[in-house]
Amino acid sequence: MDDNYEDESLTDYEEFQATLKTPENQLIDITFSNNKNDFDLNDCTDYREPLSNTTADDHVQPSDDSEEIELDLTEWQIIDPRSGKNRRPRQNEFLELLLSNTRYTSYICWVDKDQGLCRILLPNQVAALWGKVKRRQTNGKMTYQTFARGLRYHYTIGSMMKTKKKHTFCLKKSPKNGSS
DNA sequence: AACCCGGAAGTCCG
DNA sequence: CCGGACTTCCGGGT
Repeated sequence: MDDNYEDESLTDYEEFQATLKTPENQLIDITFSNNKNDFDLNDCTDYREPLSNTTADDHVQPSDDSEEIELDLTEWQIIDPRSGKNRRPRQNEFLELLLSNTRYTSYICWVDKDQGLCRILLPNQVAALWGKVKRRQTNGKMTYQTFARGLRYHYTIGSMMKTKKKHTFCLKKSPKNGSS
């Protein structure tokens, strides 16, 4: 069955012709002979290597997801109930401020607002932001580890409650509507 | 491995 | 100088 197939294909490849376009829209004539591998790039005088060096990487991808939000320190002040003076937030106050700030909806969200339950969506960004906002300045950079340890301190002083859930914390109800 | 937990000691700042 | 609020380090648990 395959006997005459070979002969047929041979004749098919004879003198096959094609017209190609270069990137400059120049026309090139190409002729295939019997030999399938006869096509020669040297016939295309205008052939060039594709340019690859210039536009390798022009913009740096943010390795961490999400774009940066510009810091506005006026958003991070609270009026001390005791002294009436302005000051930087404590860590639990920072969380409340963060939750109520519509610019940071990608950072944190309520799980159950009535319970004070919230979940941090971008732990590293939140920690870094705390590092900039906090009153007490230190040398090291604020990591989520350190940030979370600070939050745990609030369990013992009673301003927050444990959750055991990943990136999830519970704020004590703010002193709003407790009257009846 | 990435979290969570809390003890212990150190630091900043009002 | 004191003390509150973390910060830093860490060993242990899930």
